[in-house]
Amino acid sequence: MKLLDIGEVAERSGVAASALRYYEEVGLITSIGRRGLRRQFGRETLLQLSLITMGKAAGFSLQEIAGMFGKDGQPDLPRGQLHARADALEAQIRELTTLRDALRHVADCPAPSHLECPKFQKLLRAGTLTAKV
Amino acid sequence: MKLLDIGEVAERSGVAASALRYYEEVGLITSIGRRGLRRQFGRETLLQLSLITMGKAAGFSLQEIAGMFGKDGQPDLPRGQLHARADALEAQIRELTTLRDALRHVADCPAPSHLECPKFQKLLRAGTLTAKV
DNA sequence: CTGCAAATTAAAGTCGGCTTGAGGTCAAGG
DNA sequence: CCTTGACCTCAAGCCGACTTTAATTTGCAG
Repeated sequence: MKLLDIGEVAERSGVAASALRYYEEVGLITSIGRRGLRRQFGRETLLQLSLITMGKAAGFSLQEIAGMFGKDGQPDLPRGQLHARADALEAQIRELTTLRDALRHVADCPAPSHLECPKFQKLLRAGTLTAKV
Repeated sequence: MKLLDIGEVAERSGVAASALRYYEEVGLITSIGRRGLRRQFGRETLLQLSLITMGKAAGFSLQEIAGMFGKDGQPDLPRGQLHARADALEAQIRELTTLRDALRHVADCPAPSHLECPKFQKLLRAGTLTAKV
């Protein structure tokens, strides 16, 4: 298996080298060895980084991500919790969908204040509205 | 229109009073007046807060959110940019969907390392994979 | 009128997640 | 052999988004 050094990982993953060192420090990824001083990573690291990047985008902390996918690809969490997270994610996806529609609405609707536009309100109510409005 | 004071807004929106003051400070929301010292908010603030909360969940900064919905419900951004954001959001929704499926996979698949499981890899590739793996 | 809960301010503190800087080390090409 | 550029470490710094603290001020119930 060909090893990659940090610069290559950085370039291919889009994650800064300093961030990669930080991830290793906090136990999110592992380097396989060194060539001189230089860290060497396996290709699976790229896959892990995709997961990490997505996890971050979903608002999970690095710790939470570590729990979900472990540094070797094994979750540290029980099934139930993982499913719970997946469900939470699904709820969030619905919210983002609402937000996307809201955004399209404000882009297109010529009404002066969207907050008063019935269509807009209906849209928001259709999503999982966070507050008791 | 009945006004709400900050405690009520906090309770109904789930946003801490200190955060509400902060939002006002950075121009994300506006209080309509004061009763003595106390800020009074209109009901539309609750709607705005839903939007803000969703925006945050989507990973937008407060500044970006301000640009998308303005404090009075008018966007500060041109249509094009709003649509661009909506599209970005859609891409993100797809990523989160992938993540959700990945999470369900690790919860259920008994394989020792998911990173090597073909199903898992296929899953990741199906989503908009961030890195060139 | 009194007392108290709920609000106010400004300034400082916190936390996660990096980034930056200074000073050092190495391996490969010329 | 020497240089160069990519990496190294450790410590400190930074940013966004709040929270906390401390010292007031106020509205309202009794």
